[in-house]
Amino acid sequence: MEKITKKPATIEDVAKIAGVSIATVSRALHFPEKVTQSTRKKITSAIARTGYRANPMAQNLRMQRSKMVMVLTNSISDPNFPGILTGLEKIANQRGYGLLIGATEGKANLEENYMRFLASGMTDGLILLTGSIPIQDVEQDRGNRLPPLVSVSQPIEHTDVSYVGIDNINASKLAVEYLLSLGHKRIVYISGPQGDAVSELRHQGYCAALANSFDESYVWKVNANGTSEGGRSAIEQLFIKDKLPTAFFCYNDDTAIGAISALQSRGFNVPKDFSVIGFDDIPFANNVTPALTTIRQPRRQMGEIAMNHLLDNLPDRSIPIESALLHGDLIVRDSCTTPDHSKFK
Amino acid sequence: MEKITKKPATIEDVAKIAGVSIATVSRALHFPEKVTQSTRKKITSAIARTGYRANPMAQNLRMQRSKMVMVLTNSISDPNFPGILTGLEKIANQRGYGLLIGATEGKANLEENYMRFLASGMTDGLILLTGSIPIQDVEQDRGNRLPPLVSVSQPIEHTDVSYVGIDNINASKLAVEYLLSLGHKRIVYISGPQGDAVSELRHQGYCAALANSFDESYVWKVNANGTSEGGRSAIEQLFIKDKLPTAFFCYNDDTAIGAISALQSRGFNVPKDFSVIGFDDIPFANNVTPALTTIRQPRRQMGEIAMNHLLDNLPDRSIPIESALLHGDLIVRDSCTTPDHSKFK
DNA sequence: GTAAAAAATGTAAACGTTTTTATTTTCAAT
DNA sequence: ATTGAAAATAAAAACGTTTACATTTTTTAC
Repeated sequence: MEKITKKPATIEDVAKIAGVSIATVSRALHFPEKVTQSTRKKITSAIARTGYRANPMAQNLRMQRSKMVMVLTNSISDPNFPGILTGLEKIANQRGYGLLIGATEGKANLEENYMRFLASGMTDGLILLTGSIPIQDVEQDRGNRLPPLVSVSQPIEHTDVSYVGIDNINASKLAVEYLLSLGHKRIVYISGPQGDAVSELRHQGYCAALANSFDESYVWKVNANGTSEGGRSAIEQLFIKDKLPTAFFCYNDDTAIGAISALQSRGFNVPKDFSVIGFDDIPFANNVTPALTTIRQPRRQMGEIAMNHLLDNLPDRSIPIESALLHGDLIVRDSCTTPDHSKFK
Repeated sequence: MEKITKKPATIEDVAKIAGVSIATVSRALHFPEKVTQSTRKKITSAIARTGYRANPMAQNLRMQRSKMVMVLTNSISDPNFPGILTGLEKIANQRGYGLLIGATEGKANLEENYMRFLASGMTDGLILLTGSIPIQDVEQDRGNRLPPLVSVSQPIEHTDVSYVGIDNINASKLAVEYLLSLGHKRIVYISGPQGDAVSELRHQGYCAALANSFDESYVWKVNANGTSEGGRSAIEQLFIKDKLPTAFFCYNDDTAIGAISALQSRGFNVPKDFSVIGFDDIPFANNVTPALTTIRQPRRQMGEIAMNHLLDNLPDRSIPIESALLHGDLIVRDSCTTPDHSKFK
């Protein structure tokens, strides 16, 4: 009631009320042990009286940092994004950092826009979900470079950057071995987009699992693009062939769901007629009919590890290259079962 | 190659090279017309030579702003969140603002954490997706209040805040009228969480549509909680009754998908035996079997409108109260059809 | 009680801008 | 040429901190 729309109190106001210098106030805040108990008391009460809060912009300018981390993704709507972001956010918040999110949508002009942000020192660090380092503006090379960064989920070409993700090869092997253990021999891999590094790894895992199997002749990859539509049309392509598989290992859950939908509209039953296994364990995998058997990515955990790694090393402004390869768990639901060999010979 | 890890150039470096004062450099940048062509040329070339970028922290301190907007949500994993965030992000980026995201997870301590951020002036504005204004720290009331804010998606109790969302009543009416037009008479509303304002509005729309209908005796609401699990158990509750409905209008798509799943596991066919309509048109609605008929929320657009409204009015530090009620479109897919009156009498 | 050492506090310089105010330059009109 | 106004530039203050350095106060040891 006293004064309306009073300006926020500054450290100087506090100092004046407490009868000390601003340096002492600052010290009392940052190194309480360096200040006499009695003055400390005066200061805390002055702070309480004024409702003082340090102005972060002034702190940032003085300390040459921003307490801000940028998270760059291709698309906010990627089904894996919310989970990872949740983990990132939790740690950042805990440690007093803000999260600046950016979506490139694969567009170069947007990417460049974010580059400007980054180069301008508006962010202390960078979490990359795009799988590639943003274009380095050529005439920018003088001095202001990218902040320390950690890549998550999407492995990155550059070898000199820390990476947190899942062990795609072994996780895929796990999936395919599960199908083999159910008795499947003819297993098709429905891929992700051409050239996608993750899809390539998952294909490697698929091949590795099959290499241990009896008959190699059924290693068979059909190309899709990582969407449910892609999964659907992959099935259509396949049904031109005469010798059908009994199971499908899909690049991701979206693809798997599309594949299941296509099989169903052809009158087949999943898993009775065909087994389908996905990858990711997106939130909807459990709500689809049949509930999707898949490999779970620990998205939250990935986010947490990545953010901790980044923040741990921010003070040095250089991230020790250190990759965390988490393992994916097989989540058994209802979309896979033993093949019915009698049906298709 | 000249100097390794040179410090970023400051405005002073530029001024020195151009042979002018820093004030002139600043002016050349912000009001080019106030500066002679010849000096302007010297300055631009000096900027090019040094690779100068204005230091945003210094600007922020001087201009008493942060160019940062906080987005507060209950959960990042809410299926509506990514769409809205995409719209928010697009506009913010266009207009040179950063997005600071925060998730309260309904926890008071987290909320308070974000409050500190907000009160400290670290953000110029606030986008609220939580449906309630964060707790006002009592002893904080002196001066540093919440920044200008706009509420999105979740209507807010306080009447004095701008709101951008869908017209839930009319959109629900649209959904129920569609069911009526197919010939359904017995339509159940499966609600969201108790006390949820949006669920209440959707219920009102449901009642309004039915009020125009012949027979009011079938207005029937069964409580759930907005999750697919809730939808499932709502169906279980219902089947205790003897007089079954022919159609379900669900609080949201999650609920609808749960309901469909429960009906299917009881051996029923959707839509042959029961029609189910959802709300939201979440990304998965189209990938479910049967593809879900639902009401589409223009999430992206909501985000864009909200952010534009906020940013338009940031300079004045006060948002004119102005609500945008968008309308939801009926998306007809495969989960509704004419009722088979012969089956259940 | 005093000198030296240690602890506590104060002073002032940065951090990199924008902007108000003061000064210089330009230019038209006499 | 000289004046006065207008235009362009410069000087300096301010934004709110942290921290190196200088100073004062307290403590310790004799």
